[in-house]
Amino acid sequence: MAITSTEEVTDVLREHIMSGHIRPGQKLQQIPLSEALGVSRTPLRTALANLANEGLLQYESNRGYTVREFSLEDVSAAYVARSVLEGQAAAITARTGLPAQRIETLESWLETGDRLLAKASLDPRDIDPYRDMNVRFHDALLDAAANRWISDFVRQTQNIPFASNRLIIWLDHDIMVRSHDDHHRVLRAIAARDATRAEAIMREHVQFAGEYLCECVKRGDLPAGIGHSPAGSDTIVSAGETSALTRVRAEKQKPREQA
Amino acid sequence: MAITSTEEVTDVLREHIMSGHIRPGQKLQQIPLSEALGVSRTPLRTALANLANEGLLQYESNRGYTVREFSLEDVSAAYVARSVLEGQAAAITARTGLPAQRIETLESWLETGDRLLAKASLDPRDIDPYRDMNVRFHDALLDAAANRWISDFVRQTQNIPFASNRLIIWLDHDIMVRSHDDHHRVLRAIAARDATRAEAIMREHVQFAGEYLCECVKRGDLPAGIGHSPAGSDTIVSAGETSALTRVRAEKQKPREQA
DNA sequence: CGCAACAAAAATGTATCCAATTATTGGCCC
DNA sequence: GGGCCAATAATTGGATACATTTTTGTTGCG
Repeated sequence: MAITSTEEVTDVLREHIMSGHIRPGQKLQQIPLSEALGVSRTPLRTALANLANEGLLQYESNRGYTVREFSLEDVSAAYVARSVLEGQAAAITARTGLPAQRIETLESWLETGDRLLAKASLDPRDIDPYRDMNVRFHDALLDAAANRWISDFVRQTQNIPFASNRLIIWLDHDIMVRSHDDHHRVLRAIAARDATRAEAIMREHVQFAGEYLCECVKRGDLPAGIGHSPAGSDTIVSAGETSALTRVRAEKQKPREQA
Repeated sequence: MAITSTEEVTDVLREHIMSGHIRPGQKLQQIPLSEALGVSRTPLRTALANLANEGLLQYESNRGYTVREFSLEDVSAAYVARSVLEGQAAAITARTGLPAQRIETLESWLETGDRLLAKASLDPRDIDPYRDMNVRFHDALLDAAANRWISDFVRQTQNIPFASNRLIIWLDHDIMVRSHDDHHRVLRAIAARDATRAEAIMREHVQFAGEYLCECVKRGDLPAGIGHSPAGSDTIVSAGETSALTRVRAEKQKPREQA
């Protein structure tokens, strides 16, 4: 319960930006925003500075903060960077080796994915469990590499509205099956201590995901496009739930009389 | 002249941390610091938040900011991450291709390095020019790759006191010559549009630099060690000049009566 | 003599107020 | 009629005052 207002505001705003509730290019004015959130300008300003440092907002001296706009090239470039980073993480993990027990756990996660994809076509209800499995798997490999920089950088590449690791394009069954097969192969390469192979597969896995995403956006196959999507269309893409712009601090509850 | 106090304070503090004037592990108390810098706590807090996001400071709720301590493993891990990133940048540049004129410019920079290393032994006075050349060369390749994420991440790996791109270990002549030869080979590979080779050389170039740095620190060959070095010992390592903890805003000059 | 609890002091977090910079609008001149 | 300059309004940045939390030191009791 030792959460500060600043952190709360930061998280809430990040959610709103990532979910597309607050649109790219939009100017964030301090007074209206602080009133809408129910906090003073001080924690809000700190939160805005934090988000600007995270790359979600753009800041200009004396001109305030605007929600950053990401071009398709930006998204593509993010996946390129992420592919080499996750590739290196896989290579490190393969070289270091993973305890047999840990490999079994990861395999069991992948088997969850196998079951979700075993059907002849894609069931929209399966997208959330699959996404969770995907996030867990990728995060586990990053953790295993034990390189704080790589983990941080990968997280930063996911600070793009509608291009995070929580995004699954649940359109083409064959592509999903192939992508999931990559997971199996990476894990097998790691188990075999084959760093070169693990790196190559992981690189291709991530880079293809990026190219596929950009292609889908270009073709208009995604319901609303990157960063412009209102919430609620998660039958094809899923990026988690969204919430209204609610007050962070409802009231000054309990003035706390100590005994 | 439209610089804000926040930016000024941020830059000043970053310099002090990077130069080792403010030591790793040290607690940064807001009131004393703001008084020492001659500003109020508001811009200082923003600056501290910025530096924490950059990774130079560590923040804990209600417990303030401390200068982050980097272990040798952290430094090593940073170089590993940086090696794949710069490797990928070199590969992209090689694939994209570089105008002949640009290649000539880069070559002329490298020739500057050639001349500095042509002597039989290392002259301490040559370290600064060489460092500048090195920074320019690496930055140019990053720019050429035109991937904002990669550039940003590389810059972040250099946010480590005494492990930035401005650090040159001016100890062993043979190692310097070999390292500089890597530069030539990378550029040649890029000119030949050989992405695989450019990537491999650049990776090795950066990774070795990291390993060499860590070895030197372990062996105690560096005058003061990572992050513990007081300023002034730049005969062997050079990280730029340092300055005293001076007031950012000397006084409230000219109350400015407008006509 | 040691541990625990309470109190005091200091530091962080928040809010409000003031100053400085920027953008917008209206008027004036070309 | 259009463009430029000036003035005003709005927004951001900085300072100070206040409340809350944490930490440390001291005292009392076991």
